[in-house]
Amino acid sequence: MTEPRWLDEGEKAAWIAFLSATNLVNRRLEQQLKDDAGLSHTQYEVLVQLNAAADGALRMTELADRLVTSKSGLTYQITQLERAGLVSRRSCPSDVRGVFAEITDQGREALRSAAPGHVEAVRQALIDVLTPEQLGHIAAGLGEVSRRLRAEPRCPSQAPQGA
Amino acid sequence: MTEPRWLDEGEKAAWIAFLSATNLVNRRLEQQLKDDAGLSHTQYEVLVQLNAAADGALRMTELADRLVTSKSGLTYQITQLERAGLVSRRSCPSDVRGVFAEITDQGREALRSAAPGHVEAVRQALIDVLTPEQLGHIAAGLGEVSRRLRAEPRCPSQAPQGA
DNA sequence: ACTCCGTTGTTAAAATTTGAACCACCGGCG
DNA sequence: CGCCGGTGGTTCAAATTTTAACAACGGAGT
Repeated sequence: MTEPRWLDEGEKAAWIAFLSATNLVNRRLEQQLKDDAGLSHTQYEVLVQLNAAADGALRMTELADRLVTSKSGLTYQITQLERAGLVSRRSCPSDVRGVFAEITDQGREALRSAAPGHVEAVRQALIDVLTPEQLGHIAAGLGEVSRRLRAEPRCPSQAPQGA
Repeated sequence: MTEPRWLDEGEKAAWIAFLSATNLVNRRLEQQLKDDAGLSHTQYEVLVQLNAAADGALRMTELADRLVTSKSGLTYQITQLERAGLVSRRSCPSDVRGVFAEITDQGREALRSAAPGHVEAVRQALIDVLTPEQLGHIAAGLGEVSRRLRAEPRCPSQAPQGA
């Protein structure tokens, strides 16, 4: 066990900025959505995904993957949204176990109504703070980060042994 | 009420990458710390902050601000850490209401023992995925985002009227 | 058709977070 | 001194997330 590779100054700065910014942005958006639309950020994202989906519906597992949330967590949130009339459950014809979450007209309406305020908040918190170049760098960098983490569920060291 | 300024393709890509990456990274680190050190990410950060502080101690409110967490949330976590013997509470001499959270020797030891695995995970999830240039761009961009959000608790539109 | 393993979604219980309500106290002012 | 608005932490209940079972099912191999 050799000495770990600690972060140098630049790396530490990036890490701290990342931690701090993500927490602050999340907190801000959560607040804005709750105050202005009565939705949690998770719930909002559910509506976004369903609204964009082909039939306004997605399988539970697929949806959970997209939202980066646990299946049980999704079950809970879908139940809440269903109770609010924004989403409904439908069983899958080809697989008895399967369940589709489907956005309702009321759900689409809620989304339409919440979207402008949300987008504005996203701009204020993140987008409009950065230059287009910075935005591009972040999209590229964090896009790569996402891609890798999605590909590799958990591996101690998958790096190909050099040479 | 004019038509909201929706996100263009590039902005949307950046936003999605941001959302996705932050969720995935957080999830990964949470898991790693829990598995390898029995700490939540929040608890780990508490130890980091206290360890770095002058006397190994910080006021509750100061700590809550640094961690971007609520005061009641911190009260809970400090209680947990205290129960585990990693932190202790000490009252403030100059202000009867005040409470210091102070890291114990055992806490420092726990941190020392958890740090290498954590740093390695941070590298795998974020740092080593990016080039030094990308890291620099992210540090600059997200640093600015943090700075602004910390400065402006909540303002509909604080932008100075042009001219 | 039957067995076995992996999947799908839900459930239950525990852990954590949130938000409001609270108490006690600080500090400035009359 | 005594009052007042604001601060620092905690407490409580409600909401949400996590984790580990669970029950039922799909699908491939035999």
